[in-house]
Amino acid sequence: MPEAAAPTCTAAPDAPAAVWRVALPVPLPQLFDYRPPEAPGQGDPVGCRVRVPFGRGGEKVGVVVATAAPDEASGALKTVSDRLDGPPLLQGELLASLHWLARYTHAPLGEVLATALPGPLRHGEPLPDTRVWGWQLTEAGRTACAGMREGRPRRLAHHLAGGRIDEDRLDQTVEGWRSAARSLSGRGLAERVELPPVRRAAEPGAGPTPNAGQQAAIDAVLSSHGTFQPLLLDGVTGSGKTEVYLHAIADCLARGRQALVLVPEIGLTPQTLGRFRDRLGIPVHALHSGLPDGERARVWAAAARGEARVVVGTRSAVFLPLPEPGLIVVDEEHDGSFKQLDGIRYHARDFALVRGKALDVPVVLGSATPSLESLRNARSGRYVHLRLRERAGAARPPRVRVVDVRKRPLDAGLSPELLTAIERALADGGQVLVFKNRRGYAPVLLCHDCGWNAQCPRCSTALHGTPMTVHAGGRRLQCHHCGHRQRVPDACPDCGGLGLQPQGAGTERIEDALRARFPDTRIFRVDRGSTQRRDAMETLLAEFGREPGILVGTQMLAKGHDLAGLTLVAVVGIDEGLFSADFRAPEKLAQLLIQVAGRAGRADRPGEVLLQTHHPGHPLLETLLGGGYPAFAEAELPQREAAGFPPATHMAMLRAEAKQVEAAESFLHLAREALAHAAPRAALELNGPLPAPMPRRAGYQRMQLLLTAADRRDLHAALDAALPTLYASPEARRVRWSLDVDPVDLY
DNA sequence: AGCACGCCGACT
DNA sequence: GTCGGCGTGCTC
Repeated sequence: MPEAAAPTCTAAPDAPAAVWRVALPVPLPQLFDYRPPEAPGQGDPVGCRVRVPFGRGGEKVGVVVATAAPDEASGALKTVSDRLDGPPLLQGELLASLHWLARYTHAPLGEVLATALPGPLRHGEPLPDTRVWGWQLTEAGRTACAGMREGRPRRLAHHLAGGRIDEDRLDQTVEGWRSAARSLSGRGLAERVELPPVRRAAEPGAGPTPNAGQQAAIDAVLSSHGTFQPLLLDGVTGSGKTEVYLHAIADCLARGRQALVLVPEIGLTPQTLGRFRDRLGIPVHALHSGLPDGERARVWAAAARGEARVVVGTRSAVFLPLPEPGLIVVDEEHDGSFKQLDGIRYHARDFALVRGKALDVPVVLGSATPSLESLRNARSGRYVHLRLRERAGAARPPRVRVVDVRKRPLDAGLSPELLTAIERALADGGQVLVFKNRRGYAPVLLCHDCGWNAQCPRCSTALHGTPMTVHAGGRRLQCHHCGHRQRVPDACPDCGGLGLQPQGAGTERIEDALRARFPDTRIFRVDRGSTQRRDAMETLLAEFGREPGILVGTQMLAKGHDLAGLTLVAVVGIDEGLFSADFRAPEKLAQLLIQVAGRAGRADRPGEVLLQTHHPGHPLLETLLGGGYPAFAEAELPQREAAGFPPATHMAMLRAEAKQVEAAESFLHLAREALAHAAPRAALELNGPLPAPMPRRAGYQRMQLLLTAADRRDLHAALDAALPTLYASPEARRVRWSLDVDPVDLY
């Protein structure tokens, strides 16, 4: 990974600079020069947000990234309307790392900076107040406490009887406390008080004693404090990686430093946060996409002020300022949700490493199924490779069995053997997870008379179809790509026949079949359709509890969440993944299978995993079953190298879409020319322009050009040289285009 | 990306 | 006679 370099700053030390160079959130590869405002404010403006006139009558908020002498500026300059920050909002390491990110993604700096800031700050609002408030009983409240009427105010009063409690804590412990507090304070029984920020643990909770492997890992992390050191914590499910994080974070706190923990999108559950809070004995700030804008800005400000000592957050938390950095953890580092798929296409794990390097702190990458990228770095010695081989506590690994379903009768894709196993598990008082990575009722609607199948009118062309998925128990068709919905026709639109049949099975259809087969069993379905609401998943899993029952779900269930009652995990429909065109498909499938299998079993009895497949002899399955994920990785890495795929090579994807294919195509042709011209002979392989895997989507024609280079520097040099041509070209105006460095999805 | 200017169709 | 289609040009 290239070095993070300091931003270019040409400020004259004495004379106030005549020009401020501003990065604005516009898709243009340049800075904009302005004259300083009437009131230029105190100190260097670099890193401060400014409000500037832009275009005709418009205003924008940008960030000053350099100052310059007037002769370096171009044309007549407008004047900054307002300086919005006294001390710079972005500075030091964070600003320098964001400069690096702009160069690495070849994105305009202004857009990168805008992506790094929470909405309110991006739009120019002041850094919010981060004072911590709590509630305490008044003298009168303490006296009245005992004799209060039953109800919420009384419950709150009793909580507060032990001393004042911060609002964050009340959110977690006392339901409806806000109205209760209003009621109490109205009667003069309780009052709101400001609390001093907590920098050190009051009373850290005790955890289990680390086993030998965990202790070795903890020691390795602790001994790298104060230096940049990536550590790959490679530990099987249940081996207690979180314990290692907790010890490392506790040590980091004890040294008076901040810790940042990145988790996948679905990994930030209340249980996870609760565990961190209980064990660390200090407020833990959470940052995720579900948080209101104001709250995200508050967490950002708390981190910037050094008040937030531990932050657990998803992808965008990698942009938090860390004035007193001590440790960065990336949990489930292989998870796809660390990569942003639109706008600035950054990878939070990779950027965390860049920041760790610039901050001189260790970066712990944890996973039971590490990405091949990270494994390769561990092998080459760039990362310290820490292995946790044993399951912590008494937990035992699950038994895995492959069920060959060739020529077996299937009911909604479920074989008799599988149904029998489910029946047995339920009879034993166990819980069952049926995993199918496809939501909806059925993936395809087929006419048995003429072969017609339902395709999306907005995404399909004559040459390339996109099947519509059958939903709502077989009554509705839906396109998973553009969201288009329509009713299932009564008769085939082509032949008029009545032979329309749903083909294949999604979670909905499996649920129906299981209900018919096990009418007296509780059956819950968990997928994006059934858990749209924010905490629907929590509620549903809480209701599932520990009683016998069946969960039917997609990969949302592969990790996170407490499912300790599962005794049987049945995996159906993995065969598509065995033969995908995507070079990453085997890795994703292996990770998914290991993660799902890891859900089975609990301390008192080992779980069972059934893999139902038409290809019991497939090398991926045999390797995985024989030697687990390490064996898979061992076999897969050389294949990637031989085929010239990442991590052995480096890729970038240039995508373009337009109403007319020709526009997208001619833009990418131009790009190909420019790139070929810029790169040394044979240093860059160009594939395309080719139709995108989903060539028509929501009325747009999509094309792509894939760039592959053995040496990352060649890739970047070619892009640096070619992009100005692209920005300046009239072709670019006629398409929507984007560049994705290190793309995850090629197909 | 926004936003304006600028020339050609179906509406009061 | 106008409202409005999106082509193209610019943003310090």
